[in-house]
Amino acid sequence: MPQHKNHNPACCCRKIRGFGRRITPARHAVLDALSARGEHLTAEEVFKAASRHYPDIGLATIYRTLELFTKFGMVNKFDTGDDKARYEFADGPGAKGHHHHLVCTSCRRIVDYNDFINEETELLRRTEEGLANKYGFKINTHILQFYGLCKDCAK
Amino acid sequence: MPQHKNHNPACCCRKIRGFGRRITPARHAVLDALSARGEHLTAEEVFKAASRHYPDIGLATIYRTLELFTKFGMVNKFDTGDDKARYEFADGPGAKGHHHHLVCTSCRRIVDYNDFINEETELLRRTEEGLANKYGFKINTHILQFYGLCKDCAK
DNA sequence: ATACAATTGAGAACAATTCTCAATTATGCC
DNA sequence: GGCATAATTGAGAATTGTTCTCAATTGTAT
Ligand SMILES: [Zn+2]
Ligand SMILES: [Zn+2]
Ligand SMILES: [Zn+2]
Ligand SMILES: [Zn+2]
Repeated sequence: MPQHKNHNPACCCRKIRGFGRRITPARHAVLDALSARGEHLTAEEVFKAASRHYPDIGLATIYRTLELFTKFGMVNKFDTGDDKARYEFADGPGAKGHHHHLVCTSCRRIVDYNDFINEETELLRRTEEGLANKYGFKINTHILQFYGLCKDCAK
Repeated sequence: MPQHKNHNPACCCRKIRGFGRRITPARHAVLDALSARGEHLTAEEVFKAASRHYPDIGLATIYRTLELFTKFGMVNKFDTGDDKARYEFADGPGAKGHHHHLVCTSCRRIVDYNDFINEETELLRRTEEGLANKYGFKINTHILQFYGLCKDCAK
């Protein structure tokens, strides 16, 4: 039976149900793992975290669940240049709202920043509009990331 | 012996030599493949293109060479959400200069755009500066991409 | 409680990329 | 031009992250 550890069960469950899907312990475990720390976890890391509370969970289920939640907009999937996908909680209480990332290419530390976000958002909105018109695209998302070395890694 | 097909051999060769590396037919073939079309090729596509002029080339060499050129800043490596890396000629005659991408998530068409680039560049520069100060990062690059559906794929 | 479809875990399969290693080759020096 | 030497290569094996397959289990509507 579900444990409702860290995420808001009412909200998440309602959403899952809303898409005609079932509530299962595996899905709770994944939501808990992601919402617990608000970090940017790889599938493997979600697997380890979820296994702690629900030892029978399988890695394939982790991937399937993350894919499902991403499709529902409950989770953001992104990439930071190594070749593992990362996931973060995107929606509901505990989520961080739209933001961009600052990534250390050495230790893979990821900083969520909100500085300049208003200015950025405004420019991106205008750019999006202009590109949509000029190139006939229906634009859905964007990704903006800065790469560099964090203080520790810069020596 | 090198064929100097499409890229500027003087420029590229000087650069490779400058890093203490050797000029080889395989490296020429990769440069030719990339500079020929100015497109955003996967390793497999570079392999096919390079094989046409130099049939003995191996896929491992393609990967090694692309990695090397990326390290030298002669090539940009990036990702568009499927899980193949893409490469484009970044430097020397025929290169396109710094730009951002508009990506169709259905057919993977990639548009290089330069519209708004000045405004973008200016904001990104300021953001970079602010982030570097606030979070103690030494920032090297950024990536900005818009994702959506191109005219054809939007039906 | 029952029936049915959705979901699951385990492991096999897959695809992109990297590694290993012996054979080849570009380069600097004579 | 040859020679020596270390860099580079091709082929295939190995690795890694992710997806697929399938029989067994489980959530949900009735
Ligand atoms: Zn770091
Ligand atoms: Zn984040
Ligand atoms: Zn398209
Ligand atoms: Zn481009």
